[in-house]
Amino acid sequence: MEKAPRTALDRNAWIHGAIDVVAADGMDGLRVEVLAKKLGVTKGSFYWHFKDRRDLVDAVLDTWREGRIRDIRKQTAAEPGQELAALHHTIDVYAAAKNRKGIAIEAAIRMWARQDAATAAIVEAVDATRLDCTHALFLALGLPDAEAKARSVLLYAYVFGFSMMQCGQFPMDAARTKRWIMERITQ
Amino acid sequence: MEKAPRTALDRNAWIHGAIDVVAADGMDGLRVEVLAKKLGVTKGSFYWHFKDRRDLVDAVLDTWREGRIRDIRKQTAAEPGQELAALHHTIDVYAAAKNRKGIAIEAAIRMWARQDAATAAIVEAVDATRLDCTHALFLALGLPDAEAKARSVLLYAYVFGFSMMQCGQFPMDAARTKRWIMERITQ
DNA sequence: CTTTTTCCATACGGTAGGGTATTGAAACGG
DNA sequence: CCGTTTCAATACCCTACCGTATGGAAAAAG
Repeated sequence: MEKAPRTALDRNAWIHGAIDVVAADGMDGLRVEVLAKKLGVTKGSFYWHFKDRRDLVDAVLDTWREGRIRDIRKQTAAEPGQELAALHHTIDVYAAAKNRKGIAIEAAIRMWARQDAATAAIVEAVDATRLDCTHALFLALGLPDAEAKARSVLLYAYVFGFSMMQCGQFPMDAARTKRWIMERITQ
Repeated sequence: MEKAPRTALDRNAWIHGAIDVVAADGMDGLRVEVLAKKLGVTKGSFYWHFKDRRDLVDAVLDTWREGRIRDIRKQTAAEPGQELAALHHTIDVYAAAKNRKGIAIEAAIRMWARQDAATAAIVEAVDATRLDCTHALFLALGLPDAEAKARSVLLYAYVFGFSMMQCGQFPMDAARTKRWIMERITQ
């Protein structure tokens, strides 16, 4: 698909195409010949822009890390006095069933991180940043450090775990349950 | 490895070997020739016990489902009056960093479920059973149905999400934080 | 001791895909 | 107009696997 209008591809086009593939098929499903076909070219093009497959994988990971860190910073930005609202907003955004693709990428990369040390380091960096961001919000609400930390872990584990079990949406009174949980985490 | 003492393999030996591979390399890493070598035989043996690779995958999934359902039933079994202790025990066991292999398998299967409908159904069944089990415990503690449900979801999402971000153990006052979270979920 | 069944090895054909080498064609710079 | 640079197509080689076909050994059955 894509029917690229034969405008020269650049590294970025390949990376974004690759991210789509990773979201759909996991890191193991990322094949240069397949991706090339998806972009309407042959792998002759690929090996001009990238040294090898690993080069593309690394580029995908870097792009993901920067995007995720930028995103959590944006979502947790709060005017003074708006910290609680920011926390609610963050939970809403990250525990949402809407961002299917983002969740799929997250799962795929985390899976891949189990086999690849470099990727594990990247995931760890993203985790640390996310925990930092919510931790700061809880601190701003006046909580002691240990509790702010614990709530951050709970928040993060919850939204992440919740997003992971969204295969077939188990039956639940979504709105009410979610609200109850959110209160439980933030108050 | 394994240095099998040339006693005839059966279907089960293959399945358990396969589960080890899935834990280490994911479902995509499960290759019949590779697994055969690991078991000290050739694929000639494999195709006697299994129709094809998919047959093995299905067997792995069935084995996993039954094991997980049996396990959650066992962990959440409680004498009357011991329901709270059972909940604590369940959180302890499932949010433990010890069971690395079990967590890896869980992640791999959930990842695979994103691409395979039959697997998605199995994961869904396991999720439903797990939620049921903790839900029953919360009910036994006298909580209203909606809250028992919400707490189950929070508990499950937490332990699952927590286990997923155990790549590089982020720095946290583990014992205290875990205790705080556990109280938050169960009381 | 033979026959049959059970389990596995070997050999083979086929596909997918990684990576390289070479050619070719626009675009661009002079 | 010509050379150079940029990007992509083609043609190869090579490895990893899947699945099949067939043969062979050992054990069980008779």
